[in-house]
Amino acid sequence: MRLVESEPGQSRYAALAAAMRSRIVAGEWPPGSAIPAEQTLAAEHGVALGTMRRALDLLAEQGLVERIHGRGTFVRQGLSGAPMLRFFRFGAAGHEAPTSRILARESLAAPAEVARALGCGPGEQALRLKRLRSVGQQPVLHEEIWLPLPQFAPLAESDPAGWGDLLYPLFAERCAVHVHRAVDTISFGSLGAAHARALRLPAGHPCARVQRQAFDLAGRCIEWRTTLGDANAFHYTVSIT
Amino acid sequence: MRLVESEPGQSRYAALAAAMRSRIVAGEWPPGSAIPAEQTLAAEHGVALGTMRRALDLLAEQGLVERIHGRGTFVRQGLSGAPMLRFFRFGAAGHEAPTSRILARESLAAPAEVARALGCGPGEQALRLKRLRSVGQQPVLHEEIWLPLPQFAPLAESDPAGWGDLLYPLFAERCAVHVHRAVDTISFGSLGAAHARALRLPAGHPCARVQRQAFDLAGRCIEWRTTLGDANAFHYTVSIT
DNA sequence: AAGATCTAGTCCTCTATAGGACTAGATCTA
DNA sequence: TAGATCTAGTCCTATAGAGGACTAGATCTT
Repeated sequence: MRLVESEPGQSRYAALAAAMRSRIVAGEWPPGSAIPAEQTLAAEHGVALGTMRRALDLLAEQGLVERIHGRGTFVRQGLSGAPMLRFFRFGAAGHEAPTSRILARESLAAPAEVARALGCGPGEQALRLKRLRSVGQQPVLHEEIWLPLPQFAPLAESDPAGWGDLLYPLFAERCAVHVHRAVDTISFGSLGAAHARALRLPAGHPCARVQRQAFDLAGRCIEWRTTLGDANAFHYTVSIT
Repeated sequence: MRLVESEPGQSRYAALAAAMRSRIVAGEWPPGSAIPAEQTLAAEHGVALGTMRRALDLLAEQGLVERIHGRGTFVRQGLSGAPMLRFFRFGAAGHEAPTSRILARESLAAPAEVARALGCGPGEQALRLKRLRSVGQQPVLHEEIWLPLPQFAPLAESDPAGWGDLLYPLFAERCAVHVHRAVDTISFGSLGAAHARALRLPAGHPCARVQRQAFDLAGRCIEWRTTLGDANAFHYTVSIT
């Protein structure tokens, strides 16, 4: 029997949820796998079934687990794509899948801004990727991606030609890093000469900039990315309630 | 006793929630007022307390009601502001409250695009407002606002000087319209001569455009608004999970 | 008059139990 | 072999009841 002590003012189900969260973050059940049945967990913690269900509902609401009727409760896989293209509309090329090409890859000491975003000490080694994403033959997005290095070492060596078009599944396979949450910040500016050339637009052309921090299950920032695209193709909808 | 019949495949609490939703939308309990106690509602519908609680939880999740421990369950007031300025950052003027000035007010036949957005027949009468929002002395946002006319008639007559800086509370007071949900679509362009002059920027200056549809409790669109502001001040963060 | 205490009304937590619904795989049947 | 049926395992729905926690206002005490 595994008793949880709840802090005063905290409900039992909240304490249970916190306990389950630590076990998941600690890796007791890897992403994609099923956790034990409600009945089992309830018995294990010595609480009523309804109380354990409440705790699991809370974790599901927070996106940590996914409940499937008749099958079980599963630790959520990382985000599949968190598609950048949802911010843009490129005319005819409608819903064609974008392709990716790695332009550059280097191991560098992280500049101050990057270190701050990644939450590591300034000057620590990091991997910098430059990447061009195209729809059909047309290059549409330019990305600069920073990854903390001890963790992403496997990507510093393997051949980028074999990486495919999506990064997050690659992170999961090669580096056992699961992207669980991301925060995108949108702003506008104009293209410098180099970026303009890559995107086949005139220098100084207005551009939309999406800066992303991505986090793993434990809440550590594991990616800092800046994406640039034609401002005229930018289009995003947000709902308020 | 007020029995609900649930369609096959629908749970009882979902049917109850739907029933309560219609009663709220029909105006049985106006926004801001309390609905009867859980016990009362459960007895009235002949279900167990837990089942009624589940239904109300669902409505709370959907933002239709708000539950306050020890006080009651309340029909949600409309959105207070849905502040446009959350999309922008105007330097020094930090968190100063913006002021509003109505530049123009006319009753017109709604053009096709506006009629489509408002969900009314094309050519129906609508009220068009032009409005300038300033932070300190600096004009920062230009807005064009369309409102469907039979409903907003009170605003066609009263003196705009007495309207104050926030529209939605005004809608509630004068027209009994409660804004419950809004959808904003962001895009990017450049300023025409007139708009540039109003914002004291050079013509052709890059601008961010936020187009909003606002909806009342019943889901009817009751506002179509286009807001323009300096693209360089645009800044917005979105979280993905 | 000011403060403490009580009280009624409300939503919230937890328990215990019974049965339904869905899934996936094994087994049976034609 | 192909299809229907059974079965074990899982999450979901619904009930009934007891007590806790919070709020607001009335009452009592000093």
